[in-house]
Amino acid sequence: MAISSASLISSFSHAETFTKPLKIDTVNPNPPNPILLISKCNSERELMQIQAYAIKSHQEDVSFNTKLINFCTESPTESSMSYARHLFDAMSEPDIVIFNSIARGYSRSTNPLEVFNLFVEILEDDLLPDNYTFPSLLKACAVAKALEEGRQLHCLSMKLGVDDNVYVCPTLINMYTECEDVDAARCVFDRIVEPCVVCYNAMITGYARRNRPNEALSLFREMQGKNLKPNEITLLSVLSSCALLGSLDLGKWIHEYAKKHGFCKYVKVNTALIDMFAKCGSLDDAVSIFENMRYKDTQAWSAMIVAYANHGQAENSMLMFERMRSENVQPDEITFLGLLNACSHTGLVEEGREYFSWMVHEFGIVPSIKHYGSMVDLLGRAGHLEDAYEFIDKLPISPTPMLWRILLAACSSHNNLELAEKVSERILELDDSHGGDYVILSNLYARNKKWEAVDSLRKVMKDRKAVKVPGCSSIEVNNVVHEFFSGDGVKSATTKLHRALDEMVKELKLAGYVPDTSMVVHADMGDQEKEITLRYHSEKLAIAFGLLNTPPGTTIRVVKNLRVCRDCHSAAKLISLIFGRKVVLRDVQRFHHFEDGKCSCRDFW
DNA sequence: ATAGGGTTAG
Repeated sequence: MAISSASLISSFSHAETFTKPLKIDTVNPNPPNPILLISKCNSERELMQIQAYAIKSHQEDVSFNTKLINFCTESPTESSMSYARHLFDAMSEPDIVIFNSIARGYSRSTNPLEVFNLFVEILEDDLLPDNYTFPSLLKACAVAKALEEGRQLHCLSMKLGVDDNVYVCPTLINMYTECEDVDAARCVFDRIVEPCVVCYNAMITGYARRNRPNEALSLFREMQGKNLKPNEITLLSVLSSCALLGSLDLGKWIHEYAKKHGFCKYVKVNTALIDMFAKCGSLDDAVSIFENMRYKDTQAWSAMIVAYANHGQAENSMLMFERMRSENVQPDEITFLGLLNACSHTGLVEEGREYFSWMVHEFGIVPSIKHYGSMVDLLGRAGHLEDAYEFIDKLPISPTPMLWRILLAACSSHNNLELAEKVSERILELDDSHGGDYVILSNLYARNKKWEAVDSLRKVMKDRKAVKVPGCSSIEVNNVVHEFFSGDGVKSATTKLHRALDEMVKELKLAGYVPDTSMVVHADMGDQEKEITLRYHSEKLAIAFGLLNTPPGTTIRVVKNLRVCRDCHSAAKLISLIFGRKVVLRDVQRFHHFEDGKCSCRDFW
């Protein structure tokens, strides 16, 4: 069928911006085949020329259009997809194979959900979806986090009996986990009679990405029990689970496994190893993996930059960036996120500003909300609180509660109650369900002895049913990860661990430790009570557990789910001195290395 | 034509 050139041009939104014409040798006695020309095509304008040429030379037919559609959907842009769609609409007898090609394009485009308009049309035309239709559509739901559409597709796939197909099954699992319904994903997984490696991988990855590393690891063990061979993709997710848990022993074991089974040739596996070692507190191992890589891509460099940033070694992050540039590896948005974090963790305000401007102007990277967040942190933490406030106010996007939250944390560490109140108002306008916000403000009131304000804020918090995530610290001893929650044992401290903790605090006090009870919020508590609350903070419990259960001299590695508390930070410094132990504490945003009474963060955090 | 490393929020 013929397509008018007017409709062709209008299908490309930027058609007029292409100027360089393609040379097609039409005088040749054997004119080139339009299908072969497509593969040499570099721009949309050239594509249009080829199309016009095909029409003119009467060589356009169904197979030509199919090729053209496949070409358009290969690396989808808004206009190439709209052109593909146009070609599809013009077909007198479109089949499901061509639809699948378009659906695949949509699933990788910026507006994946648009595929559903076309999907509804083909269903009305009684075109039957097949095994290959569902993965694309489900992928679109996963990208767009469209759980409802995903569920409907799941039902439809069951009706058509393709839900247990090897291609459909993993994408169903992936769709549910990406849409944050991990339990639905698990239901799909559990219904599979004999799950293959890909299904295991989909489920393990889902758990890892949704921050459920224990379940990911338990599936990994189950898989090995069944004699299913993990592949490099399994290892990526398992390593990322080790990183989440801070489980260095298991991570080392996986490293050995990878070496033994030849998985270390994969760049991605090495990058995951760097990330795992860094997040488990062993920066040296991360560096050694990195330096032994023959080929390092953007992600590998970024992983190392982020690793140094999280360990408070901004100089090394910046050095890595220089090396990366000298080896002509292109940085991306995460590389810069790492650099900005490196600067904010060490108070390098000017350097941070420079990287930000460099990123935008030299590399054309559009700042994301995370870059803005890092800038707010950079300014706020360095004490430029008003600048940070102004920075948020002037953003081209409307600020999220998270941006204000970062500033609130900075107000808290600089004890600026006035601005903290102003910022809290901005947060609560947007989201009043986040318990942590009330706690920070109320701690500030407590520090400034405004007890009525503490009480009334606590009451508001209770009325709104805002819940604070409890502090939790974990430590791995002999391959077992032990978790401690803040306040464990406050009411009845009877175990060996609590006695050890009491002993520990006694020795700390002899060395000059004074419990900092100023931020313990309960106004009605006596000093003694406040001190006990503080003593049973999760990080102290975990460290005491480490002292008790590991040989003298061993490094104690603790992972905390929130930011480390001020009192625990000063206690940890003394512990490293008195007990002659290195303590590596990973908190929600960075590492603290305690040694000989000092911390690697130089008390800037 | 299925699963995918570095970010994920103070």
